[in-house]
Order: sequence, then structure tokens, then C-alpha cells
Amino acid sequence: MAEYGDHESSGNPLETLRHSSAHLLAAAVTELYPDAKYGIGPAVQDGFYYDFDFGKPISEADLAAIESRMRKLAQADIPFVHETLSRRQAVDEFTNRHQDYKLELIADKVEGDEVSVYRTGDFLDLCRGPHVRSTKDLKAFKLLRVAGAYWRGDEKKPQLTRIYGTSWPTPKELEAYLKFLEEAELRDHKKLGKDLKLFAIDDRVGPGLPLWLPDGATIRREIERFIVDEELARGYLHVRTPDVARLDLFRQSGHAQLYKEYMYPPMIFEDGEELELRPVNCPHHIVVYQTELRSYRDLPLRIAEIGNNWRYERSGTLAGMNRVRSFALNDAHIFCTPDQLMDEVRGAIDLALYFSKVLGIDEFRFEVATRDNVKDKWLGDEVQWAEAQGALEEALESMGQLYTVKAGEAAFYGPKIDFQVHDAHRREFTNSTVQVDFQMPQRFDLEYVAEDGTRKRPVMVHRGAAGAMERLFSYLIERYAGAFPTWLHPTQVVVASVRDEFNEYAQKVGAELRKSRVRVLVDTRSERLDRKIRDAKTKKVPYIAVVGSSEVETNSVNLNRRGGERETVSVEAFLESIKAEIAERRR
RNA sequence: GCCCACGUAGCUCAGGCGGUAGAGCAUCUCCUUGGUAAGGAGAAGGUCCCCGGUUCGAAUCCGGGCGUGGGCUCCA
Repeated sequence: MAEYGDHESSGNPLETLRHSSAHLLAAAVTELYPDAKYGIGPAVQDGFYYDFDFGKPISEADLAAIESRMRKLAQADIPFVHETLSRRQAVDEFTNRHQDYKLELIADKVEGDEVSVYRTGDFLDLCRGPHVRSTKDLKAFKLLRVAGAYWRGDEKKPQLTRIYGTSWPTPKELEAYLKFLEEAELRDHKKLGKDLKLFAIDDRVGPGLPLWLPDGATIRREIERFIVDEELARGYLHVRTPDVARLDLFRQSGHAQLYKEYMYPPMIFEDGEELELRPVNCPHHIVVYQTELRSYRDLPLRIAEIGNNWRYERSGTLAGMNRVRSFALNDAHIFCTPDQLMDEVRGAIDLALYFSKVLGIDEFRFEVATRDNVKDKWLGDEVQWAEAQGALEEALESMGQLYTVKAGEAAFYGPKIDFQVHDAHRREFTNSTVQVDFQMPQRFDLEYVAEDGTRKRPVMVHRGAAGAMERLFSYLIERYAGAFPTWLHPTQVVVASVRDEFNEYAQKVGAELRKSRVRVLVDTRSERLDRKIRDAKTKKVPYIAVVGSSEVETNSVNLNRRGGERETVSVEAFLESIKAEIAERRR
């Protein structure tokens, strides 16, 4: 979390500009709301924010006035002045201003007797800088929205009002950014999901419980077939296990204790039976592992399933298909020896990279989430952790992949690699993950018979190579703006007859394509061709095959491709080419 | 869960300072047979999110819910 000490701009000019914009915002706010207390105000991706305690909350309607005050201050050409105060002076200054949050930061974060502050006219802020020279350097900013944010990121602390804004060196860049936001709006999976009838979320079913409509379900089926076939080819064993289990299973795994807040309450029956909707698949897969005595010859054993998980996410965190309460994870649990760990991690990363390549996930980055030394929230001994962490990092390095390390972000049972992608609005989220686990093997007393006949404990790797189907789908909708590659598109071809008299031929062409499992819609409505083309284009169908008198004569179709080019080809040639495109999963 | 905003026909939205609502698209019917992004006409369609309160009267005002969106916290 950004706090004094790490929210300062690094010297990157754009960050400096945005950080100065945050100060300008706070200066305007303190003029308009003299009782407002200010918290922190860093530069963030694409802009900045500042947190305030207004006493009583403000709303977005108030932003216009604040922004125009900012403009006024910007035009006034007020310099950003750096000063170093003694601790005593600083405390006096902020006490006079009733700035309790700043006083708290001075007490907690400032070491020594020197306190760095910046003055902008009457406004004084605890800050290391650097800043732009004058408010006049801030030429292109806009306030975007207000939000609640807990003081110092802590739910138990008071909630402040955060004002978000964006700031750019020139008005032209600001305009381009606002345009980008507008375009992101058009790609939004929630909007396109509705427009293209891919999925629906209905109050009567419940929040976070999406319904996959026929076209969405078609895309999901294609993705699942692709995933399962590829995993089978790579030595995974696909299983099917139930969405529920006795609560005791999750007591043994530790989820009932450590993961309780995300779990649905158990179903308790008259005879005392307690069944629990599973929040994760691992316990079921462990039971699969234990259906027989395993030998070292069986390892690595890779048990996979596109398994449904149920997590009672807090209502405020739900978001379209990206964050739901019931989702299908492309999950697998690899049981292996410590010696095999590296290769298995590499294999999992390689698979995730392959899925990404085929699905079109071009922009991503890796994060290695490790334990930190401060907290005692980690289970297991440090040597194991160090080994596992080393294996993860070495795997990435040996594959030439760059990564960042996030200390303290590991799962309680082991370190992990997260595969970070971002949506149309550049909001980042985890799609796939590779996690090393020493806890479950211990809790379930997993073992295998080693070469020397002794019983040994396997290591477990949890991995979701393509993530959850729901989240992946939300990503793909935005990635392609609904214009899915042919192999994924629910309607691969629309056959459009020019007039009713060609309907029969259109049906014949459609039937021909369908024989090869091409998904075809034959548009025989009594509408003009224009209309049929428009409707198909609106649905972003990759091929529109127009048929009229000349096509009937030559047994051909006139193809209107999504890219734009048009061409008359024989039905046979079209069929061959689209079959190849689908088989190769071309983008 | 918390903060802010929003919730009117299947969809996108008007309207309404209190007198029970309107458009376009979609749907249905009829007419139209038109070669590459919306042919025409008509019909049908709404407990204005839900529950309370104020009022002669509430979609409109007030209160409480529920849901959605953007954030916070959390996370696949």
C-alpha cells in the first residue's frame, strides 16, 4: 500500500507531474473545504488520487467545482517550494492545520529530526518530492470519480473519500486518454456479453452467478475442448469429481478453518450429515491420488479437472464475469518428488504460455509471490519454502521469462507464480497461477513408495494454466471486442441469400458446411441483403457467404470477410479453407 | 462488507418541481424480393427494482432493503 516513503514520485517526469497534480487537488480541496483533512495522494497508473476526510461525504457532482478551483490555482502560477522542517516545526505546522493524518504519518513514518515538506501557496504537504516547478506546469488534468478508501488500506480504520484524476503533459494526451477510456467502455465484457447474448446475470439466480447463454456456452465448450485435449496430450489425467464433499474433508484440508469466510455455509441434514460446496478442488484430487498406493514410478501424477468452485465473495467485489461466486477452474494438481518439482513447474509455465499464445493473451507479466520474514502467517518450514521459491524463480529464469517478486503475497501453504493480465481498462488481474504446496501432502499424509521401498511424501503443485473459465471469458471478450477468432466464434458463417428464391441454395450451402461441423446460420429472412449483412456484422461474424443467381450457377459463395475483403470462391474451396483455419485455431 | 453513483418496456434511453408514462431498436402480423452495414405499415409490450411511510393521490418526496457500476479490502 502506498504510504509516506513509497508514494513519492521517483523522478519519472510523468509521475512527478501526476504527483504534483495530486497536490494541486489537495490545495483546491482545502480552499473549498477548510475543514477537510488530507491523507495521502500518490501518482498511479494513468493519473493520481488524493484521500480526504471531508467530515461529511461529497459526491461526483462536487468534482466540477474542485476541478475549476484547480484550474484557477494552476493559472496563478504558484511555485512548489521544498522545505526541510524540524520534527517540532512540522508537528506545529500540521497541528495548526488540524491535519491529524499527517501528524500520524510523521509519528509513524518519519525517522530522524528532518521532515521534508512542500508548500504550494497556503497548502502544505508532507512530501519528499520531487515536484514540477509551478502549478502552471499542470496543463491537462481532469477529475474522474470519487471512491471510498480505507485509511492506510486498513478496513478497521476510517474510510476516507478518494478523488481520482488523470493528468498529462499536454491537452492532446489528455484527450487521447479520455478517448481510450471511451473505447474501453465499448470493449467492456459486461456490455458486450449482453449485446452479443453471451451470458446473463439475473437477480433471481443471484449475484455473481452468471448464466452462460447458448453463444457463450459454445465459446466455452470450444475453449474447454482445446484445454482438455492439450492437457491430455501433455500427460495430465482428467477426472470428474463432485462440487460438494463432506465438511470433514475441508476440515482436514484446513479450508474450513482458514478459508471459512469465503465458503458457503454447510448443508446440514437431519441425520447430522454436513455437506459443503467446495471452494477449491484440491481435496477431491488428493482423494483421487489416494485411491491406490502410489509408486515413485507413478510420479509425477498430474490430476486435472475443469472443476466448479464456490466462493462466497463479498458483494462489493463482484464484477461481471471477472469476479463471480461460482466458477470453473482449469485446475490440476501435480504430485511429484522434490527432484521433479522444477521440471513440473516449468511444464506448467510452458502450458500457460502455450494457452496464452493460442488464445491471444499477448500482454502479461509474471509475479513470484513469496513469504516475508515479518509475519508468522506461513505454514511449513523455511527450508522447504526457500527451495520451492528457488524452484519457481529458476524455472522462470531458465525459460527466459522476466518476473517481479512480491514478498508477503504467497498463499499460506507455499509460494506461487501469478500470471498477470489486464482488461480493456488496464486493470490488472491474475489469470493463471502455479503454486507449490507442502501443507496438503502433510495434512492428508500423502505418500508414495520410493525406489528403496520406503514411504516418502510427495510435493504438490497447484496450477490453473488457463485460469477460471469465467475470468478467461471476460478477458477474451475484451481482448477481441467480441470479434472472436473463427474457431471460437459462436457463428462462424452466416449464409445470406440475396432474395427468397435463393433460400434453397443457401440452405444447401449451410448443410454442406454443417456436415464438417462448421457453425452456420442461414439467414433466409425476407429482408434485404443490406439488412442481413448488417446484422451479421453487428454480431462480428467472421464470414458472411452471400448467395444469389451467379453463385447458384457456379456452386460458389461470395464471401464478405470480417477483415473487409470480398471474394467469390467455390463452396468446396471455402469449406477447405475454413476447416483449416478452425483446425489450426488461427487468430 | 464499506464509500460514491445509478436502477423507467427484451435492449439503449427520454420524461416526470406528486394527478398511475414515451421514443428508437428488438418481438409479432401484413406489405415489400431489394447484390454487400438498418425497406414500409400496423400491433403487442411497463406493480417506472422491492417493501414500508407521508399524502385525497407516489414512478416522482422520505426511510429501509435488493441489484448494478466505479473504488477500498480481498482474490481465479
